[in-house]
Amino acid sequence: MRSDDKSLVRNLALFAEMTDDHFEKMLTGSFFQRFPANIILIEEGAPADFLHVVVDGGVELFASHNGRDCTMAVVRPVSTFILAAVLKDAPYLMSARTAEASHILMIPAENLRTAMAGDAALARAMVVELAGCYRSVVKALKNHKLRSGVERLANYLLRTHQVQGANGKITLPIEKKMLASVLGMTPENLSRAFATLKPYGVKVEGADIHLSLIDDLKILAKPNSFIDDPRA
Amino acid sequence: MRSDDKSLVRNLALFAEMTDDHFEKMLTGSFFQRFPANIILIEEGAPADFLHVVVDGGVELFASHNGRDCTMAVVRPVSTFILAAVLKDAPYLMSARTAEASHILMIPAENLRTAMAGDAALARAMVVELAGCYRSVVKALKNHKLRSGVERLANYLLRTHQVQGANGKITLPIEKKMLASVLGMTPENLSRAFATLKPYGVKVEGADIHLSLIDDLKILAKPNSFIDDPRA
DNA sequence: AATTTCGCTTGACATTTATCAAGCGAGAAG
DNA sequence: CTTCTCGCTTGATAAATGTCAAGCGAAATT
Repeated sequence: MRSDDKSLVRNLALFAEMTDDHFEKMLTGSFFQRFPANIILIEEGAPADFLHVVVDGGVELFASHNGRDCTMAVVRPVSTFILAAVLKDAPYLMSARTAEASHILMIPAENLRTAMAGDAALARAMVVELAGCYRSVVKALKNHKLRSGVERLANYLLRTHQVQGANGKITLPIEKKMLASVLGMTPENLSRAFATLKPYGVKVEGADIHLSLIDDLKILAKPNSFIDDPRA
Repeated sequence: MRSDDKSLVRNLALFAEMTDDHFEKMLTGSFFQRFPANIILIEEGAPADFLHVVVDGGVELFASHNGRDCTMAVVRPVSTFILAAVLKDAPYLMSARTAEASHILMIPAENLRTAMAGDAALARAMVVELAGCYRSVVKALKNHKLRSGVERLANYLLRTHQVQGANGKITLPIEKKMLASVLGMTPENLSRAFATLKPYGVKVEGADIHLSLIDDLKILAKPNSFIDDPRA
């Protein structure tokens, strides 16, 4: 693991305040590995052996049941995933696969639990991290229970627009197929949802999307900071 | 606050391992109060001032947006709610109202944060508690994204059947109106979903429900421990 | 006791979403 | 270069879900 990769991890809010000693011990027995796209990293139901950290690339968390499956979240660098399963020593509730070629750091679950027991700053950081994870899933659940598919798409576009500089155009960071799954609809319906948004200034050209009537789109989308703002 | 009520709270996994001293200090400035049914305890978006503990009764957590609202969870004694907002010192993401007459303990957020900073056992217990909260919301989200309304009802009935002794009959612990909201459907659709389950041995008599063909119901419901088992 | 309220149910209808089938076109593989 | 695969789109149709309206009956109110 290169030292600048290591410092990326070290600077995560989760690990920033722990002692160097605990940090180094925690990394003992960890793996830092490169995976190609579409590799299954974690299978739902398996025991939680490692905390994973996406250092580079992107990872899709998804869940399957009865022949269906759906994307639960897309994890971008630099952040951890499946922390809760590791801490409870419980089976993973979601599967994970690389959405693109990715660098993943895998920290043995036991190391993390040991570090937490000995390092109070780490324990406090975990509380904050988990509280944040909890709140983001609550927002996702609200998004689903309180909005239609078209509304979810409209808000996704507005959020992405903010992230990408709010200059009237965005580039979808994931394939439309996966976006459909994130938004909880079929790819066919996503196409139709884009068509529905045409009168609101949404012009689709492959992965590039132009938003010419932001105000109109907002009237339809009704963005709500307690659903859409990741910091709230 | 009566001493047996206090010991109920003291024995919560969240507080069981902290020192008596920290526990007592944390309770200073707390309120223990009885509320009638249908009282709003918390409004979505308000700053998180208190950690709430349901000692007796029942509390509905719900979210509202654009004229709709939906039940996010029903909290039963003895447990806490909105821990994450308190710890992050962030606005509540959900509102809360008493579903019935309830005894609620309210602990000032600041007290909790102070206690956590000074008591490592409490911090560790919080990590576990929050991880559990996170996992239960993930399960709820999977339930919604991967199942139809009828399937959600069937699994709710099976889960409740287990909880209530698995003897072929159950009594709904909440009104059908609220159950519909929990399951993410309208009351009209809940009625129809019950009708759909008739051939699977589901007989409705007010709040009393008889389940005569559990195996058939399971074939339809396809229960999955990573969605339905609260301990998994 | 009479009245009102409200939860619940049912029917008719509209809307949303999924499914099946077909076809286009860019990029990968041979 | 050709073929194939696969993501994406569109149309037709079916299924699921929501909305509106009406009515029943139990519980609460007067």
